[in-house]
Amino acid sequence: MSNHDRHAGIVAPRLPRVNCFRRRLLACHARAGVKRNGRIGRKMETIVEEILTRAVGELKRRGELPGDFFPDVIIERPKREEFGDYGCPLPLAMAKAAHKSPKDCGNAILEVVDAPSDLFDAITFAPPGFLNFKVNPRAWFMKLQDIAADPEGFGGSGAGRNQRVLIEFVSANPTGPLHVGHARGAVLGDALARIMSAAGYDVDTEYYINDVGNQMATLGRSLYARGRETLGLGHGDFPENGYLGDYIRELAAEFAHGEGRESLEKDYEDLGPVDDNPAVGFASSRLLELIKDDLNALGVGFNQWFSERSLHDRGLVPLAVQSLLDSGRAYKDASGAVLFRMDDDDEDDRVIVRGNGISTYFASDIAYHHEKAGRGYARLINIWGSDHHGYIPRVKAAMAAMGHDPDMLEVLLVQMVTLTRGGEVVPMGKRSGRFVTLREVVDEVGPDAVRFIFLLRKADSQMEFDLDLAKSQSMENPVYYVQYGHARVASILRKADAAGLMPAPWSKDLGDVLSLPEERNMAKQLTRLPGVVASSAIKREPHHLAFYLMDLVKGFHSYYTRYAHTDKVISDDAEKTAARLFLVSCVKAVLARGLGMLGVGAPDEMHYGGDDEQG
RNA sequence: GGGCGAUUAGCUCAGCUGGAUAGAGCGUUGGUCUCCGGAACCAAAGGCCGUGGGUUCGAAUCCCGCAUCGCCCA
Repeated sequence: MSNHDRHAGIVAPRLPRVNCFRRRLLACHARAGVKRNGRIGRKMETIVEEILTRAVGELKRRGELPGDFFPDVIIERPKREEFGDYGCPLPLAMAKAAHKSPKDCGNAILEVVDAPSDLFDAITFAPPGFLNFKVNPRAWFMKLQDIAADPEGFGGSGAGRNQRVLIEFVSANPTGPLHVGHARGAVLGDALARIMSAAGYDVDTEYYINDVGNQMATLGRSLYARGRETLGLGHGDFPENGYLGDYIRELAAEFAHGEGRESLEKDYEDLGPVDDNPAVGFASSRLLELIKDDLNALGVGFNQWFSERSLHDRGLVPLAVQSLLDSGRAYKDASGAVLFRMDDDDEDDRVIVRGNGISTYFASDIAYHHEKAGRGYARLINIWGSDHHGYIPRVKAAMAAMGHDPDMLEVLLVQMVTLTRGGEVVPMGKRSGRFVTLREVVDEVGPDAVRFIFLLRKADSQMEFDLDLAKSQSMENPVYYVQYGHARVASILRKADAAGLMPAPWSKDLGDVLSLPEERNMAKQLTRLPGVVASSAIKREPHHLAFYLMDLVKGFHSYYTRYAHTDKVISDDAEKTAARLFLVSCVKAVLARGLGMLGVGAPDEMHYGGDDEQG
């Protein structure tokens, strides 16, 4: 399976026919300068902002406000429903400048404010100093036209302005299987790629393979030693820091009974240099395959795999070192080692080439980041485990030294996952060989659940992952709640279809037919998707999307149950039935879109059963 | 010793470019099924937002100290 497939549903429709609405929307954003504030895609907010900005201008013209007063017009969604749909603490912000109480400020704005009455039902002042906007419910239904026009592309936006971005993640050394910690980074990177693609970034994903150096040598020796044990050729060859896991034994057995037999009968020293050593080559390529399989099981793919060795083969590492020496950013010390000069007093200079002439991983990283920057990306996003955070200043300094803007490199840190089983912490350690693999977790819990659990949390926060809880109480797993909503709508649509009923096409009068508060609320929620996606992309925080989906589906479940006896979607009222079928099909489309951006499946049917049916 | 991050309901976590009565899920308690899929819904209980100061009209949010935990570096 090609690694390009993953983006197929996202990248392909990246340039859909731009409809009139979107063009206006973009123009609107450009005018309001919302790119700066990260509010792209939220048209209503923009309108409110403009209305208030105009009102401030009018007050200045009348001399009620000083001309040099430029407040931040912050539009927020009030926590309490009765306050309306949008709120702004502008009166609080301008009270001082106007030498008036917030209440008088609010009233002054209300006097001059000019808002289209087809969009807003009411604008009111509320203490201590808020202006609240109540949107005409019909306006939400108007906006559902976007979903109807492009159900599979809805949620996208131009927020990313086609900026080329490279997201590099996982990049685990091919010295063993991936563990749960890698899973978190993998899920984050993959979801971020999907979300940013939808939000109008031009995204590539890349896995950097550390296939050079000491770790490779140790890996080869470990395999060699285990292989000889398998063949009864000898013991005691196992390297001091060798890889202890059972996977090495399994690989070694395979090697010993296959292509490796002859090699194992030789002395290790006769197998050749690390770069050309059959034991190293076998182990690393098999482990890389294993890693790809595991990622695949989690639904994670990359469209680029970048080998560290290829940097060396192309001579890019010595080239980078020389360039740093030439520019004076690196120097040779007495032992002949080359050190990278850190300007920061708190940071020691770092060795990039040892006295024996062998370059360090840092040298490779310098060359690698230089190479990446040279590929024309506007942003390089790296996802690292938080234990590497101390590495950030070094790499940024190296970027700057190589002539790049260090700010083009964004490092997202993923906190460690503490794995527990029945409340007990599972000890982890790669070298010790005792760790729970990514594969194990995926097999136990399922890829959708693993992904959603990770994506419900901000990446940079420590989290606990209880395996027993995740699998044995999978009924309580939030992912099923969202998926169930999708399946539920699918079921309604199936039933309707069997009865020959079709969803209504979009029309501007839907808001007149659908007047239940839950229906209006759903329509409102549905229109939020593009804004949520854009803001998740800009903040690089997919969890906002996961929370949004939980919110949306909750509204649907609530609606469904509340009216199960009185106002069902499918009823004798043909007009309402058609309109409601349209509305729930929009719910389905948005759920599918949102889940798709998280890399989580949106099934039309749920598979009942599992662990919970026993007994 | 230096640095980074964290500390919010019983548990797991949102909220943090300062704003209205601090939210969700799970768990707990009590309700709702002749239902388009009950993996659902409704309601209730549950908080000194670690702690002490500061900034101001206003602080979970910003600043400083302290405590505890995790990680990195020496």
